[in-house]
Amino acid sequence: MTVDEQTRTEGPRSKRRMILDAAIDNFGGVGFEHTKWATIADEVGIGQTALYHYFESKVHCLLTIMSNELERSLERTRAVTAEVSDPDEQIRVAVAAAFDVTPREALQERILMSHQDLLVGERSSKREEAERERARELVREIEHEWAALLKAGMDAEVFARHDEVVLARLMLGMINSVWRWYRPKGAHTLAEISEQVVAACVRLAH
Amino acid sequence: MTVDEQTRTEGPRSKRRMILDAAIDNFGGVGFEHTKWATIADEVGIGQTALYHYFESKVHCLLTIMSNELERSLERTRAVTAEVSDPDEQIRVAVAAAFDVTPREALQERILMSHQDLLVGERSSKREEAERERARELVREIEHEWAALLKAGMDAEVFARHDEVVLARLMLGMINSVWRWYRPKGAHTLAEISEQVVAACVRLAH
DNA sequence: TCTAGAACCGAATTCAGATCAGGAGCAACG
DNA sequence: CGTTGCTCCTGATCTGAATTCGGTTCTAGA
Repeated sequence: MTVDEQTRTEGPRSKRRMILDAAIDNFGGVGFEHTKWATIADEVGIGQTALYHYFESKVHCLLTIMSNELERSLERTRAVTAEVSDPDEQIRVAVAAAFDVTPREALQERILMSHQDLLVGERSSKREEAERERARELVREIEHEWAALLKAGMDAEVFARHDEVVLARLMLGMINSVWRWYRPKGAHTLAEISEQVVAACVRLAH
Repeated sequence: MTVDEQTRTEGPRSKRRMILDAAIDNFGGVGFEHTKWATIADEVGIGQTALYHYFESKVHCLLTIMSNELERSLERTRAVTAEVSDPDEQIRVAVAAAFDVTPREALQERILMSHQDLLVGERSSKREEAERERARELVREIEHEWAALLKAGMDAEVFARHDEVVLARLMLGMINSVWRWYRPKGAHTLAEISEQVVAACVRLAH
């Protein structure tokens, strides 16, 4: 659906993808407010005004990056959990998948983490608001997906009884909090972190 | 030290506290970028320029709110954990204390959550940078405090062996993630949430 | 070839945050 | 008492980055 939509709305000369990539690198690297919109234009090799052909505003671009990543992450979770049926194993593969990302996807996760507050308040412009609602809906679906995994495990009496909605949020909160401090050059590799978070989530579920 | 410093540097006519309170309500309510610096001035009843007598910039005010809350939170954690010695009980009271906050402190926690990315990059101006470093140092101390609690529990063979530093971060990530979705009028009260997070943290430690 | 729409641009505008150049009130001190 | 030195405050002005305006160029398809 997404690929179709992108292919459909993007002409062959489109620099949309280049803009998004440059924006991800900049927003994720030096931060959103610290990134000048003009810099993105320079990096892509177009005038600043041309950016408005693709995005309604700097924030609209950010929201697009965020909902794209949410969508990717949701799809991936669904894909890997569908492959296994044991509740414990489902949690394991879901968490592992959350950390099995490219460097750029890691940046997108960090951006997502740093700007979730944007998803709270209404946006005045049409396209921004549409993108915001898409993102919110995806967040809801992700929470629902995880809650369902937990619920299934509880019903199968593999997991202990808990409020699955709150537990899902806590688990996701823990998983995502990693993007706040993880750095590619840091003391811990993603693989190491992943392993520990997988174990932690399994403990949480029981 | 802080109280002394504030009392020392604040004259009787000072509107510093009023500004901070107005800023917390606005930043926490409608968001930092959505809040006009001029609005704060209006609410306090002074001209926009007068704000610069107290804070070097809007961001400096935000950083001050953040490090204030970090400091309060750290002190509180230290105070309540010092009262008990059983590792399980220490985790329990520490988590409970994290959710035992006034409505305004809850807003400060939300602000803290939404702008931790500010603590990453260097700030150009002196006072901003000083405040940023104070905040970073407090974050480090908080992580260290929790890691120490976990380590003590592991050494006492109450908790299972894990990397206490990573586990502390994950636990704090989970606890703090609540401020992202908790709302006073929401489906869950803070007391209910607290109870569930306490239980979750105990499970994590074992 | 003609044309709709995608892609683009330089100049001008906007607006919130920040600066400038002071002024008023108050306490302390000689 | 006057003056010195703070804290606290202000109106006018500036700045810089996002955005708008009013177009032009390019290209796929009829």
